Amino acid sequence: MRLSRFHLVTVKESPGDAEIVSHQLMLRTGMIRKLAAGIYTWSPIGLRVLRKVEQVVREEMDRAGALELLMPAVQPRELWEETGRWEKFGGQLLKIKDRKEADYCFGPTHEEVITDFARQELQSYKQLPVNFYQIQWKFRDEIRPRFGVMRAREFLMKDSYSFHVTVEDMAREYRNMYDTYARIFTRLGLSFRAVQADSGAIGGNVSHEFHVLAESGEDAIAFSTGSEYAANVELAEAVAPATPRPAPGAALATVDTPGQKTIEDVSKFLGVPATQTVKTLIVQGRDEGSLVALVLRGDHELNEVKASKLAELPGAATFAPEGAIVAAIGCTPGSIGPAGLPAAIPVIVDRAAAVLADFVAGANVEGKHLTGINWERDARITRVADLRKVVEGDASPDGKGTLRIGRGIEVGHVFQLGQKYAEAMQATVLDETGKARTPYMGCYGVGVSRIVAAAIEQNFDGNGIIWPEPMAPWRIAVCVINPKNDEAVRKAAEELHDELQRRGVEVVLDDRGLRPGVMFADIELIGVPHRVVVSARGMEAGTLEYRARRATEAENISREALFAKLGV
RNA sequence: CGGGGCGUAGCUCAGCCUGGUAGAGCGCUACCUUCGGGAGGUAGAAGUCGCAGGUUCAACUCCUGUCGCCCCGACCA
Repeated sequence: MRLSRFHLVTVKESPGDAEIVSHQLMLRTGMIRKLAAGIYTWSPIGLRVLRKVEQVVREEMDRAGALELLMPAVQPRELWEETGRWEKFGGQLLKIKDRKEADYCFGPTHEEVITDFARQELQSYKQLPVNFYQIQWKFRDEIRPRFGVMRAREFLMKDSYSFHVTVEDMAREYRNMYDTYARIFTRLGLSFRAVQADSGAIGGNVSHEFHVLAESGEDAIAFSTGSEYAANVELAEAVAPATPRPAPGAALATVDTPGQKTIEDVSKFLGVPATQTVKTLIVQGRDEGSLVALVLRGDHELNEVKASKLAELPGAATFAPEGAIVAAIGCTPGSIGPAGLPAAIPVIVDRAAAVLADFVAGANVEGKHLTGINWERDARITRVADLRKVVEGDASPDGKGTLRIGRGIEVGHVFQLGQKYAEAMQATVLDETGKARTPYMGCYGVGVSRIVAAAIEQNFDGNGIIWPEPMAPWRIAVCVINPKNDEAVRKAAEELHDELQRRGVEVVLDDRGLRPGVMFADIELIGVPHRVVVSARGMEAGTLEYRARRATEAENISREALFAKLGV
């Protein structure tokens, strides 16, 4: 490729509304241009990168035995009525009408269409298992699209759907896809983690998300230093402390703590570490007007997802209004503690708080706290539960290593769907006894366009993008110094470009004749992994100047050494 | 959906408070000089100031409405 014939438009300044580095760099390199909120044009250079990702995904899916097909982007309402999702999908579903006023939507996902395809195509168990995939543009009318193609409304996705006679076979394919995804992200040169995800409304089903690790990630994930364990922070289990609760050593005593409301205030005032205190949160119980006390160690935070799943709560953790607390307990939230709570209030204690002895908490009297509190002796425990958010340094739930908290960008999701869609849409196959059976399904998604942004978040420096080689628009750039004034140099560069191309290297020749500084800045900005400079100076010495994108210094090498570096 | 902000040249922005008929830098075009890390000069093209009303002798500027975009939150997964 000759850059003089390519459309490359770069800019020095990035638009003020681009917040994260991938968005800024994709705009500065001209990879994408916004048409409307969350809707982008992919320019020739952007598309080159997108196609690279797409190709890796396609190769690995093919290798895993999946079959590519292509489903319509526009889907009729009737299909969505069958699964109830025309209404349930909510505002993310972009609904459109045709000239006859008939309802359609622009596909945000394709469970309905594939299940419709399956019920027509699949008649016999002999056709199973089968895994269909497509790489296609989806549209989800996000409430707040942001960060460029990271969270766009229109985005390129690889989605696949597998069909199985048995649950066991569904699980086998799930594992196959899990491994395939790991291969895809490894090949793309990304640092990632497979993370346990919420099984959601369909209980018991298994689900994993694949996250690219990056500071700017929208999801917090907890992962073990000593094993493969990783989970969404909301789901990560905080295991019970290994050490048992010590025996009581101190007598219960009341102390005046005027105006000391927060744990920080109280621990500073009394000179007691926050880890020796507990906080008591009063939330609304399942029955109208009832209250429940949730007790956590002073330095821990409530995990609302875990709390909302407690049987004593109405399905959500909602703090009780102050008035109700004063009426039931006799003091405001700053002075509440587990000792001496009314018998009607269940006391659910977090695992870490339950092993404390001689601890400090509110006295349930305004402006007073108790010291030397001990469970059973001074305060009742209705039951112990996992209530808190995990923190850095917690033991990993699988017993290996400790947890670290990081941020991730979700680029893949694998899910065992079970029979939900096949049942709703009456898809069946005949088994070996001639009986109709409802197949089990799995579904698996990869955010192809999001991967491009995620890769940049993980690979950039002050000069621009540093593409992992498999995603780079070109593998090497041949830069010519002063091609206009020096015919011999220009010819030599073209010859080198042609030779690299003959050897199967994706090469771009920067023959635009720009000043060297501008040319180098552009080539670095667009993240080409290798660069070689052809100049009069080099020709005299009989060497080429080579520099890897991540290197700080260039080196003078022979033509053969260059080919060796590229492995050609 | 609630709160906040912004729409002025291809891009980044100033001008608006205090009304008098539009500017800078970058980019773009031509020419000259320059030519190994975002060169210098000369000349030039380019904006119905998001849109629609209103106030006024006069509106980019003030008022009302509207559309678009961005941020925070809630919502959704």
